[in-house]
Amino acid sequence: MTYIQKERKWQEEWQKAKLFHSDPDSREKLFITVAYPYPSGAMHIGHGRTYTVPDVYARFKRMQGYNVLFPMAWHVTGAPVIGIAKRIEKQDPWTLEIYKNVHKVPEDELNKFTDPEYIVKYFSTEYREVMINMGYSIDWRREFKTTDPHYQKFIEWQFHKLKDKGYVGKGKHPVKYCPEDQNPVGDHDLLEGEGVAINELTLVKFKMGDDYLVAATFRPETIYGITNLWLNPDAEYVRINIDDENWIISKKSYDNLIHQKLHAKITGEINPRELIGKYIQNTLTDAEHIILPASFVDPGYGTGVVYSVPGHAPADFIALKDLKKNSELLDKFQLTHVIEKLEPISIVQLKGFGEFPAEEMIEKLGVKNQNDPKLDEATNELYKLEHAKGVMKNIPDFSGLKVPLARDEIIKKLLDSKKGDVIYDFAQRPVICRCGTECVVRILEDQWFLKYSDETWKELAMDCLDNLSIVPEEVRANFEYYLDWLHDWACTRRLGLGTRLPWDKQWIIEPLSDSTIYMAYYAIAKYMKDVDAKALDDSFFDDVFLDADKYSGKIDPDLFSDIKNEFNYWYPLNWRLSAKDLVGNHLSFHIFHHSAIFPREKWPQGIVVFGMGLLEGNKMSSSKGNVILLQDAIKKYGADVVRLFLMSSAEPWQDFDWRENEVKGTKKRLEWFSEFSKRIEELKGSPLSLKSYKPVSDVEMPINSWILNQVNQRIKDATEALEGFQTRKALQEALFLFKKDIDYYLRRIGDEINPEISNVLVYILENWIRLMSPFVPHTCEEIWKDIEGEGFISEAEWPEYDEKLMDEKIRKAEEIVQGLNNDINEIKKIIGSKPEKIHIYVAPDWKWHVLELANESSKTNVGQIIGQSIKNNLHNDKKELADYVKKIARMMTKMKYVGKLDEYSIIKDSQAFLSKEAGAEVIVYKEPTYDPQNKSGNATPYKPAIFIETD
RNA sequence: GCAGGGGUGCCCGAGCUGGCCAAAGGGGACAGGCUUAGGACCUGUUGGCGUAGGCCUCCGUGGGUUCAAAUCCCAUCCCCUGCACCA
Repeated sequence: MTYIQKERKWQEEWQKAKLFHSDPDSREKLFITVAYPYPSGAMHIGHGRTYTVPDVYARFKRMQGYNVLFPMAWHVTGAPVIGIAKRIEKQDPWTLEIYKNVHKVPEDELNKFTDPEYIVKYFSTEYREVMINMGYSIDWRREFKTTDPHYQKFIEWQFHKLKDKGYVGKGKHPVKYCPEDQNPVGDHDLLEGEGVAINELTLVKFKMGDDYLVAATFRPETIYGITNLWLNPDAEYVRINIDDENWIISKKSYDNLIHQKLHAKITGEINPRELIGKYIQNTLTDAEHIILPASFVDPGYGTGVVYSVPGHAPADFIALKDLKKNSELLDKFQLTHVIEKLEPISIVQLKGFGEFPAEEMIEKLGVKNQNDPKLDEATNELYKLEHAKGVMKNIPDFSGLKVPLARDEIIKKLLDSKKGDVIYDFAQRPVICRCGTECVVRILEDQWFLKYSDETWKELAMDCLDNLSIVPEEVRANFEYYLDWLHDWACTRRLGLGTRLPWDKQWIIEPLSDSTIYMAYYAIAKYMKDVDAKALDDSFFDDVFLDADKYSGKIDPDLFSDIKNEFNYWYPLNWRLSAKDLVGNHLSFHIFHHSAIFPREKWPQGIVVFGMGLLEGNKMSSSKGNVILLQDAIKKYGADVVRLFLMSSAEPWQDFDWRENEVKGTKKRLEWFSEFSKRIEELKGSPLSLKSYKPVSDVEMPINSWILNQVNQRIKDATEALEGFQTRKALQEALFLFKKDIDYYLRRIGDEINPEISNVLVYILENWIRLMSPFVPHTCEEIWKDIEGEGFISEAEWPEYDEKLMDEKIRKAEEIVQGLNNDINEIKKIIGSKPEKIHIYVAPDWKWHVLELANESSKTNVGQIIGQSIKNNLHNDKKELADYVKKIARMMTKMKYVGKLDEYSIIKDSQAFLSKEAGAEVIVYKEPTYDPQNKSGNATPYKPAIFIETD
């Protein structure tokens, strides 16, 4: 059988035995969930890590005796698959390429992908298959998808609850929008302009006859410093009608504005050249300002109309300067006389600058003219400075106010008096949709919000966070930051799969908002196939989840009470696992919604955050084709190798890097492990069976004591690591270091085999399989069966370390042997000739006594130790004593004193080993009866002296 | 910009409640053993020097605290991630 077939066999065995069906019983429960996947593509090794971590933890806890629930479902809510289906229908080459070659969808299946429902069905089926092939211990009876009618009832209930508590509100909201698709777009829908922010601009209306010339600005407070208006004489302008007013703006800006002012209509064209030289009236000051030409005005940004504040805006200053020099243009528009009178007006006091900061900024950066690229830098710099430190001056109501404050006041004044308005625009252009269309900012009216800004709600969420375990603890600060920062979240969409907002059916609840407390739904999901969705009214959920508002529907009372008990058994959720980029939304929402809906004792108890996946050092990304599909990895290496690699190469919250070479190394390591039992059989010369094995308590041989010490230490450390989700550390202990110990042990016992050793070997194997079982369950089942273990290893007990088998002295004793071995090696290398005999001298008793003395005194005081040694008559040769004390004074800080050891016996016992390693006869002396080069004096406790005799 | 995390030997990475740290483990490279050979496996080496187990240098950079610093403090440079309506 190939390894794949073996793995399949065990997966089937587990299923047959219903090993992972978890139902309430008398054991302590453990409920762990991981973010359910959005099945819009194939599962790659990055997903593999995400789902393997909870599986390993679930298996570990199961072996510890917990009743563990690890469920799975499909998050099919949302718009992306709709976009995908459309693009497939349009035969978009990029999309087809990705789905054919990255997600490896067969041609005949791909044809059906014009139906979004089919896409999620296809991939969720595939996901389930891959998850089973990975050996995940999921209770599949609880599987559901978020568009199931039962789940939708649950979501409706949830939103009713939130609305009742006043946490749902209504308002307007600007979004990135694709006019072609007629739908809001997220960053992942963009070809260009990812991460571009939406800025709010203030519109200021300047009266000119029956029309308004409408300028857009980030800095409405500078309205008092206006000297003129700018139009681009080479751009097209139009007159539009909007709410009984006539506005003049650029034609290009109208295309954007129409998405925010839905009733605006073009009523005529305007030639900007005809406006130049005319006057408008300042909205707030009633002053008259002339309209002037400027090439820097971008007709596509804002409204294409700009008011000029040369005192505080570098662009305006330099444009005015340019114009004054441009006699040709001035003649053309007959402006020569008026322009001479235009001088900047100072209205913001800025520390470190004089009257006109704009002028200084231009000089500082050496901006040459209005088309100089450095102009942007000057503008941004001054904008930031004046915003942060500027104070208004020389103007009526606002002098002395800080700039941001004045800005808010002036915006309010403009809006209240209808002399201004608000418009949104992108911070950068262009923003282009995947369909190729340039996006705009659109205002969504009647948008529903979840009011995360609500103070009471925030406090509840913070409270919930305070009582939450977070792995790793460092991201707690992140959570605090996000919970505080989150404001109102638009929770409904026009488009996409999902649940309709129960009280306003034109809206669909947005995917991040319908996936916040669904973990509770797992508890009841397994009953839903016997229940008509229509029977699930709000009273049902109120009764099941909140023990309130008694259920009045048609479900059989016994069944109902089972459902309710089941929920109360599993909840609260012990662990929630999710990727780290979801800290700011999904995981925070998870906290918010639980704290809003459930009583305190049902609040979540722990969160684990994942890192990202790299592929040979590069970021993994399906859309860039830089992924390895999980099913391909399984085919190539087997599920256990994939699991083992994913769990051992990085801790869950760190980024892991899939490197083919290291994966191969992992494979070899696993093979070594799975063949270990055969090696033991060979050593023993008889088949292994756990049935004939006697538990180890006392052993005679020191090396056996040592390996028992090591095994128990590894068990202890691996267990502690797993408790904290440190899969990498756990595997360092349970696999790599464990193997190192075994390698050494086997070398150390040489060819010797006796009943004690063979029993110890079985002990090692038995514990090792148990430790490795959560990580490589298939391999372990296979070995477990071979050695006649009872039942499944997946159900076997997790090993517990035995304090009695652990002893520092045992370890130290072996360290002496290892140290000798290393030192002999090193000396051999230095002297460069073959040793004949190796003489080893142990430290005399008096050295132990002095060391003990030194160890007892808190600080290493050389003089004091010598004095005490003399006083206690420890040694007669004072010079030797003093030298020795100086030596150990240095040593003391570098070693741990564990008490006196019988070095002679220790070395005697390892004599054969040392001799074999060194390739020379080894002689141990209690007393230096033969010591031609006086090496014995070098002996210190834990470090016997060596004399190598050559020739 | 704001917030969070990080810079360790050829590479990845542990260590970072100060002292068994020239620094775990893996990968790679080199040497030896085994083998007909290769592979696999095992052992050793992989900062420098050294004919005796030692010494010197070293954990982004500069300074400081301390008997003692990769580990603590200050400054500085660089890198990564998130900042929303999207799963």
